[in-house]
Amino acid sequence: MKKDRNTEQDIIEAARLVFQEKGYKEATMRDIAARANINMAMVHYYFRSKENLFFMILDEAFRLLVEKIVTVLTNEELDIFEKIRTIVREYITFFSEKPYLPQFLMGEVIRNPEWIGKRMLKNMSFLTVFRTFSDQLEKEYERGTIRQISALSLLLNIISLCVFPAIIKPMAYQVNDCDNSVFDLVIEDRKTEVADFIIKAIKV
Amino acid sequence: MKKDRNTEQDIIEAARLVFQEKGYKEATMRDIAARANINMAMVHYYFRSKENLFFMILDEAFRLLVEKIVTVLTNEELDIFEKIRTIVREYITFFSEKPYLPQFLMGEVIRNPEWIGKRMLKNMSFLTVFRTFSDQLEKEYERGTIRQISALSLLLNIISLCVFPAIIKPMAYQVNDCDNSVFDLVIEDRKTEVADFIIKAIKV
DNA sequence: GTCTATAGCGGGATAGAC
DNA sequence: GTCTATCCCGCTATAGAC
Repeated sequence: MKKDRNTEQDIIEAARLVFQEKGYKEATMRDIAARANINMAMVHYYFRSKENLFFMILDEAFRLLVEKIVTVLTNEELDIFEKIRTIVREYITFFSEKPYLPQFLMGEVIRNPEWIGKRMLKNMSFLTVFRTFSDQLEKEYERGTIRQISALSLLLNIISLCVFPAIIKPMAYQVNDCDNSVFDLVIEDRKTEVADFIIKAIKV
Repeated sequence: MKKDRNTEQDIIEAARLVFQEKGYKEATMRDIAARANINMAMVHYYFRSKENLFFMILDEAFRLLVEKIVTVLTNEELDIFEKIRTIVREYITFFSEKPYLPQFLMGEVIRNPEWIGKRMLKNMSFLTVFRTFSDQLEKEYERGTIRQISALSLLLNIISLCVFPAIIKPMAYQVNDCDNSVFDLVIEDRKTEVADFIIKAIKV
């Protein structure tokens, strides 16, 4: 019975909650310590600074998000349309299950766009993944199944349609302050509807 | 030669710059005062608190943003397709001209979604505007020109496709850290391309 | 209206006992 | 490893002279 709990893990979980809820600047070490049922000095003992702890949480969240789309985009067994359907379904489901995540990542990264370059795109080879997608799109165009569209623009469209509604969900709740179920139902439908929307837009 | 400059206006302009660049929490009254070539006490003399000054800037930005779409959506001379083209063109152009604005608004409002309800949707009658759009969509469907789609979902799509790319623009710059012109060109094309994309997706 | 000076607080970080 | 106590800084806000 040496340990019925792991302090380090407790801190990480508390930090995740606090940072995701309040963002870097609004979160405090006192707050994190309290939520881990521990004192502030311990947090500094395990992680030297607030920044260290924060980037641990941020990197984790970012990796979780990017891995999903990279896995799908590099899967050679899927054609363009299956890729679109899979990405849309998985992301919208993902954001419904982890509603804090898109707000958290966006909120932080909006004010520090350099983080994307400086910390998070290291060994992620995004350009290779993009090239694969771009080539596949080109082939599909030559086969005459889709109309011409820039790969970057299409990717922007896909991501926009999945991510943006998830980000503004808490604000949408404020508009009809009673009937949130309407918005939730729309989001549920979008898991397949958005893919149909995109595919209809790019097919010849 | 009583006054060759208006202190109050100087403060507002400085506040706009500082708040839009750093966000509420990271911005400081010292910073704002310095940028207005004035001392901190004066800022408190004209606007009682940091919060007051901030909401002046935030409300202004929000109004600027919402007025645009409301004007178009309630214009009875435009059919659905013209409305979509107009909104897309105007917003993407608008964000190109004021690149700070979408990041600023999103960044603040992500962490305080209640502001939308508590402060910014007052006397904006968003529900009426939405109803108008929804009715028009219904009529178009009955005429057989478009396929069936929820008005909320379509509006989400339009806004997502305009706003999200503008928000992530600074991050996109980080990905190819040299060649920003590629992204800018894509955005330029999107002023018409996004509307085509949407219209193709909803037409029967 | 405009300034300087400072009150008062809340934050991150650390020293040092146990 | 864990705690309490404290340092020190930067922030908002205000008091009070001019």
